[in-house]
Amino acid sequence: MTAIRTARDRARAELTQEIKDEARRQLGEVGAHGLSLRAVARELGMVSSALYRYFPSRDHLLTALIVDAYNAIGEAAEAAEDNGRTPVERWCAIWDATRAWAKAHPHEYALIYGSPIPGYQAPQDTTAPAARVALALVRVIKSTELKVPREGPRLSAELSRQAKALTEALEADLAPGEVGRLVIAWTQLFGLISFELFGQYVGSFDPADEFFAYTARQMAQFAGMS
Amino acid sequence: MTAIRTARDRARAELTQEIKDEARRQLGEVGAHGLSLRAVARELGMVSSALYRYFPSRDHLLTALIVDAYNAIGEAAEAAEDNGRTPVERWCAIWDATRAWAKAHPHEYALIYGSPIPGYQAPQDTTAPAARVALALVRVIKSTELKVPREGPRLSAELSRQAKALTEALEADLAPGEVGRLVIAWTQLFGLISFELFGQYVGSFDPADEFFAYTARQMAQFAGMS
DNA sequence: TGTACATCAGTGAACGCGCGTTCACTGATGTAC
DNA sequence: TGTACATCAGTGAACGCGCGTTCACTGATGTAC
Repeated sequence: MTAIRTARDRARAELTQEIKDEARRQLGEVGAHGLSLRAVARELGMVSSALYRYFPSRDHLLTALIVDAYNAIGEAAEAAEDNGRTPVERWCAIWDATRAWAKAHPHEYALIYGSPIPGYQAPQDTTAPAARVALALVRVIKSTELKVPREGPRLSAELSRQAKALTEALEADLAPGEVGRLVIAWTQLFGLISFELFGQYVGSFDPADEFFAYTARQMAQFAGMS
Repeated sequence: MTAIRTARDRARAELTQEIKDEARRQLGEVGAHGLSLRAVARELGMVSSALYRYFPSRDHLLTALIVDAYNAIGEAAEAAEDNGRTPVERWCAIWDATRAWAKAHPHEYALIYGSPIPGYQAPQDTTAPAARVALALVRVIKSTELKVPREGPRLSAELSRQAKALTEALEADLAPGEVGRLVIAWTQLFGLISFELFGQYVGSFDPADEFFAYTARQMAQFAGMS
């Protein structure tokens, strides 16, 4: 964040925000592929070429929206990670908050966890914000003593290597098996949200509120908590 | 399937297939939203209006592709369900076959398991083909005695009700908890494939081959097998 | 088997629309002296 | 503090493109008698 000094800077920051807000709004109606610079400009009462003072191309605007979305869902998860007395409660609070954000912003969710946009290549800036929900789960895991499962598949040498590298990257100090189960739980969280939002539970666990709460607890146990 | 009798019928069936094949091919380049009737027609050497003899609109063509994709991934899973001596082996064979199909047809996979296409409403015809992979998993589950987990979250009354309804719909004769864990495993399968195809494992378990095999076994155990 | 008629496939032009991006420009805001 | 110059925001026209869908039509294929 650079300091905002002049009126011009202030106006620029404000309009940049307004462009993103309007683009986000339209995302909900037409999806990522249908997002149009001209429509955004039109809605803001500008001429479409003016947007190029703020974003050098449509893809840059999309990238900004993606980074914002990762940060927003990450912040939602982080805001919940102290809600609860026990680790399992905090774990479930993160799950709930993540799902609540996704349900409140389904198109932004689809932008980051849905199918990739053809022809669009996400730049590196997205990887750090993308890890925030996972890191919140890691912090809860670290705050408790994990149970060793009685049985379970062995990790191959290569998988152990990947797990150790990931532990170091997360600064988590977890055993390979613990990392493996954590990534399964993390995958489950978003797999479940995606299935719910994208309509795969129609005809089975729909509405999915109770199934979600049940799964959050199952996965807490699976990850070694409680 | 209606019997094909005349040369006209035959030509019609063939061209319908060619249109779908070409549309599928283009799907891989431009994604579902970018799929264009004009481009398909152009590639087939026809005039775009001629396609309307075969599909009354772009959405109808998309629906045909969606149904085909569900059936194709379902067939892949079904073809694998006898591969293996033990139930766990057969379970893992289904997982592998499902993932293999997805990796071989990433854009068709995204069409059915990715973000919904804005403005497109899937008709009911898709629900039966969409259940085929799940049903293959159910058949393996039914072929074995399931272990009762030592502990685990209780199912609420509403969740039990949903689970019982689902058991009946699947003609599966499973206890509510068994259904709950099965749906978690089913969600995990597609959550994992989506994460892998959509690039969420970049920086962690990428490549995901070994992690996938590990997860398949973990989920077999989680579902009550072995 | 032959003919008259109905069905269907495919054409080509048109309607009405939207898109991303570039470019030369005007006029306002900021900065250095 | 005042002025000259540089920077920047926003305009409006244009380029070159693509899209889904409709419609009146020609000519080939199929069917009923």
